[in-house]
Amino acid sequence: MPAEQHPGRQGIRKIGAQAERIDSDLAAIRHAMRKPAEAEFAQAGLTVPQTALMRAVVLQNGVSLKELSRQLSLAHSTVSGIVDRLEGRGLLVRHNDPQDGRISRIHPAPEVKEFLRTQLPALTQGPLQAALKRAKPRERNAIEQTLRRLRQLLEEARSPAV
Amino acid sequence: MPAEQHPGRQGIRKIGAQAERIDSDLAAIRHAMRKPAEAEFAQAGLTVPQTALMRAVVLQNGVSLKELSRQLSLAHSTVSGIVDRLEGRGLLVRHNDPQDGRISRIHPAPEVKEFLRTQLPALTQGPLQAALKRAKPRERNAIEQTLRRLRQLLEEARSPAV
DNA sequence: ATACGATACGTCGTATACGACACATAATGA
DNA sequence: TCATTATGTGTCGTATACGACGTATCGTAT
Repeated sequence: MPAEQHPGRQGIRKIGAQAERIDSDLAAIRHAMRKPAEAEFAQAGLTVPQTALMRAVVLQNGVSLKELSRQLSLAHSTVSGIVDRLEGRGLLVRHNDPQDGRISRIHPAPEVKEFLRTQLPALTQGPLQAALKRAKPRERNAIEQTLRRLRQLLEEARSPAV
Repeated sequence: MPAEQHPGRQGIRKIGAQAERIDSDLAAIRHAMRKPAEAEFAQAGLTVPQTALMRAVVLQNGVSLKELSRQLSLAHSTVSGIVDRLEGRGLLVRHNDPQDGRISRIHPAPEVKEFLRTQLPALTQGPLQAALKRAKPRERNAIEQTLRRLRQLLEEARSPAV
């Protein structure tokens, strides 16, 4: 039997307790980031996911649903629903791709386009960015590195080195 | 127009870009943690939030809704809905507190109680714990420290020393 | 004792969020 | 050519998730 995994002699129990604490922190982080922090675009009546989606659409005119789904790490059906509501409000439009009939390309509505392009720098991340400003540069980098690593660890699960 | 020859100090723009990357990572982490990773209790038909709630209820028999809401970092209405469904399945029961009529104390259903108490160690966090096992102890600690710090930074915003 | 604010919970409407399924279109192979 | 497979969306059912509102109960001041 080869050498065991990384946990080594630090037992599973300890990792379990640590996982609970981390899970709790992640939940709190999610919760805190849900509110647009009274940001300027909350006044426009947009939720956080709607804002993120609008942002992506404005930056990448004519992006496909699949691509949006990938970028936002959301299921395509979820993105489809968000697009539905924004389209219903007249903030977005769907166009069929002339080359590939399967794809529906998503564009900002003409009126909104100009407005958003000028406003974009202002309506950034909100609570997260505010939090980062409170941190020291060293801390900011630690946060970014660590989250990337955790993401990597979680996504490694998919392909367990078959 | 002399573009940015010398960025000078690290301005808001840089933090904004960093915030975007972190936001993207957080979304991916959330996404990856949503799936119980084909864990043992997925077979029981429980979602991740339901599992977390059951876990809390089993460990703290007769916990109140408010307390659950606090521990899970969820709105009380959300917790109420989850309890509704679990109660509908016969996994939980609500009892009125005899001391304080406002409080409804939540207990595991008698049959489930015994079963879960023995199974609890096995059905832990799932994807998160699996990911942590893949990390070195040093990395695990870094993740915990960093997430706690980010949570703290985010929660500092709420109460400006009222 | 009674009024009144605070607290705990339930309910409602809406917006995510997912997987499963259906369908149209594209790409491939026989 | 034409069947088969793969891909991109849309839709449906269900489960979160929240804020707003209503209601019952508790604590407290009058």
